[in-house]
Amino acid sequence: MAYWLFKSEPSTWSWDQQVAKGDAGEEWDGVRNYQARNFMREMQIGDRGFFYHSQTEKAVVGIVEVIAEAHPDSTTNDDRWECVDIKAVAPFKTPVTLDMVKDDPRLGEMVLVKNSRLSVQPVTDEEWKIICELGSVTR
DNA sequence: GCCAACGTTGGC
DNA sequence: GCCAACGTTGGC
Repeated sequence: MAYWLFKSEPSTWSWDQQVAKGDAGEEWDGVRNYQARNFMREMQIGDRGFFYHSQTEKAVVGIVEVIAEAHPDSTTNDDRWECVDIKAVAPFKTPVTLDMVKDDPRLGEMVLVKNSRLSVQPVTDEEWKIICELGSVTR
């Protein structure tokens, strides 16, 4: 199983909205970046991801699961763009802020730190474990 | 609100 | 195929 990170501005699509969708989940649409799209194409059902709030909050706030593999993005007719569906699995007891990530030398290589603009990112097993510990969530 | 970083576009 | 110009993102 692979791990990922999904980034969203809470004013556009927030963790609370994701939770409200329940097990039905929702498309992770609107991605218009090839790198991000390519990562979504690699995703498989059952993969897990962090849900990250950018801008105001700058913190990982929850865990999501991939429930549908890449398919055309329904928000555009441009067939270059695809997206997966995800559902909320568990919230973080303690949101893991960007500052916390930056302060932990073990997380210095995270894409979140190295390429903060990429909206869908891979996360290593080790990074996953550390951030879950920081956020007091069991995997 | 500003600005740096980065991706995309389009002219050549 | 290169590169300058432009737009967008996200941290501060």
